[in-house]
Amino acid sequence: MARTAKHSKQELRDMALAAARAVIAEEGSRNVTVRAVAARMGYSVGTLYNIFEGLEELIAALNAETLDGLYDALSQAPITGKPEADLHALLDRYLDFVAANRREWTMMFDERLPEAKAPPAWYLEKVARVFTLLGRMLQPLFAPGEEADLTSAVRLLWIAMHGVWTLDAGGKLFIVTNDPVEKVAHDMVDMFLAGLGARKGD
Amino acid sequence: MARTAKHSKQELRDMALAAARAVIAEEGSRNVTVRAVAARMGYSVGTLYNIFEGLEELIAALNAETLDGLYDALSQAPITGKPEADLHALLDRYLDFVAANRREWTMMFDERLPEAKAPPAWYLEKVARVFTLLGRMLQPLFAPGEEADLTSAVRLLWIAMHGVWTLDAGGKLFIVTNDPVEKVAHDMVDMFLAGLGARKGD
DNA sequence: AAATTAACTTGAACATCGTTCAATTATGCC
DNA sequence: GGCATAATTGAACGATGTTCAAGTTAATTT
Repeated sequence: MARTAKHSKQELRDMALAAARAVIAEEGSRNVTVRAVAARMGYSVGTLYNIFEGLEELIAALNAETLDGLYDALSQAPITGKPEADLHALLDRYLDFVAANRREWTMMFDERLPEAKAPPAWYLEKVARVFTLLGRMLQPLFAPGEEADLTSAVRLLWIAMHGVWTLDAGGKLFIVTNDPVEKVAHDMVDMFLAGLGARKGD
Repeated sequence: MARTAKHSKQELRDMALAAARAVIAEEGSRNVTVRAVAARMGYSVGTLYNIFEGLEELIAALNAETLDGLYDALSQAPITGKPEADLHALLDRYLDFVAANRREWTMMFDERLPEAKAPPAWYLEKVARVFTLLGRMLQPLFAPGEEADLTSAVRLLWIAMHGVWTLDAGGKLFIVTNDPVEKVAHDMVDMFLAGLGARKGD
């Protein structure tokens, strides 16, 4: 009952996101414009608006893909049961990912959502997945029945690491310290583990 | 030998920044445009370019003022010599300032400096001032000769708090936790102090 | 096979943005 | 009064996100 498109909607979506990533790689994230993406995928601007509500949604879809990639990278980290070693291994994968996808990663955090607009449920779920990974690593430090303390610790650690990541990705870590981001991240984890150990001793 | 301006360059600068703040308050930071600021200060766009190199420099000047305001707020925190109480008091002032200047504060961290361009020296100095405040509060926890550990601890704590602040200001803290930002910040400090205590016990 | 229908695609047009700069205005000086 | 000079203007330019009437193409219907 209709014309068969040269590409399905899913194909167009993938082409658009791939085109956007190409623009990011070759021209920087500032040049991710509707026209640039459209031109690179061989379509017109109008077609992009047929797939996405607008540029913001395209970038949101890009960020979702990036978040998935992060999770995939993290989920390959081994869990030996030794929190310190496991966390350090996880961190290294995180930092490798950020280093390899710096511009994409930075974009994830400057999506300026229209002031007090809740992110969609699927986004929260993607974030929760990452928390679950952290939780599994910290598990050995907590006795059964201390689940509340565990989740609280996971959140605090994640927030602290968020400080490291945002400063690094924004190119502003060197304002604070001259240490490489790997050392800062490891120091942060160590400080945290020391704090956790001290609290359990109370 | 020249025309006397209706307003001195310094006055124009102040008027522009005040106009920008008015725009932020009434129309949001997205609407801080050259035309909006110029109209609000009763001048044309050309005049703005006579004062600032461009919009980016205007926003940078705005951010500098915000950073000064932050320092002023923080420097009023009392130093009693008890790190825990002092840090909590400092945090409360920090959080009050961020709450009262949410949009301005957020703007400080999304100035997308053209990829690996160093900020000016005066900016680094303003940041260093804040570190000095933190350092004075943590001082009692360190023996003479441990200055390196002190500055390292200050940096780590500041980075961790940066995670709290950015998530909160970006309206994304609730993705991580339902706790109010004050509780998160205090928990973070407590975790840090516990970690410091444990390390000194080594 | 022709006509119809509907999805797909286009790109000109619009409002707005940052930025530039020739022209205008208004003052101090001789 | 006339001149030089600084301050100020606002039209103009290129680029942006977005809209939408018009055109195109294939499946369906007659």
